[in-house]
Amino acid sequence: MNNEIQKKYQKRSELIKALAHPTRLFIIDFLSDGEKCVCEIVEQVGVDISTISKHLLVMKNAGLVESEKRGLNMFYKTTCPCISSLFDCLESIGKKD
Amino acid sequence: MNNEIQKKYQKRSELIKALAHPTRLFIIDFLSDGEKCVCEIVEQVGVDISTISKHLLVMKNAGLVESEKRGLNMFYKTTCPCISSLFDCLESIGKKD
DNA sequence: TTGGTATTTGGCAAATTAACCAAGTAGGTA
DNA sequence: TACCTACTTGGTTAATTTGCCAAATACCAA
Repeated sequence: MNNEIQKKYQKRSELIKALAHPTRLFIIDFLSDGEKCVCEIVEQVGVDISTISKHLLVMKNAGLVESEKRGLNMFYKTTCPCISSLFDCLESIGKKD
Repeated sequence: MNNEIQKKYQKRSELIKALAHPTRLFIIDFLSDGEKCVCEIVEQVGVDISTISKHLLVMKNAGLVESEKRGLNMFYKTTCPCISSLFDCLESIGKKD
């Protein structure tokens, strides 16, 4: 793999890595019906808020979610509606077991 | 997240993790025009054959590729044609930067 | 200003992942 | 059999990821 090609797949893998965690996948699904604040996510997932905050940062850096602060709350929403169709593909692979 | 939900996203993330490496993504693309033996992949990627073999094992365990031995060679091919459309989705997210 | 709630950041320990080398296995050929 | 090629597996080390706690920051209200 030359440098150019390497860079292409590096970038692609960074995006995929940002999805590659059960909690982050859950959050993506949870955000699919509209924006949520961090505390709502924490309530659903049930881990430390600092852990959720870091997962959200990973996804934000990858461009998977966006955030907006209103008052005390930080609201997160997904950036890409195509993500759910991506999961449909993944499910179809998974079903082969 | 209850146990049931946890399990669902766990499984989904295992599949995604199996994709989440530049070398593995390259291999998936390389296999898209037909099966290849391990040495052909090694030649393209340029890392140790044992490293490639382990990447292929990861993808095989996840159900992303299948293998068949013929003579001295082990041939690998992808199991899911929908993977390339998945990448189209990912590219469209990536372009937002 | 003082205090309270929501979130992020820093730091650390445990777990996971990745790359290489060396050794083992499988199949083909002399 | 003995040897060669193709691949896999074991083992080690380095790097990355994850989760928690504690501390810092941001905003709001009394």
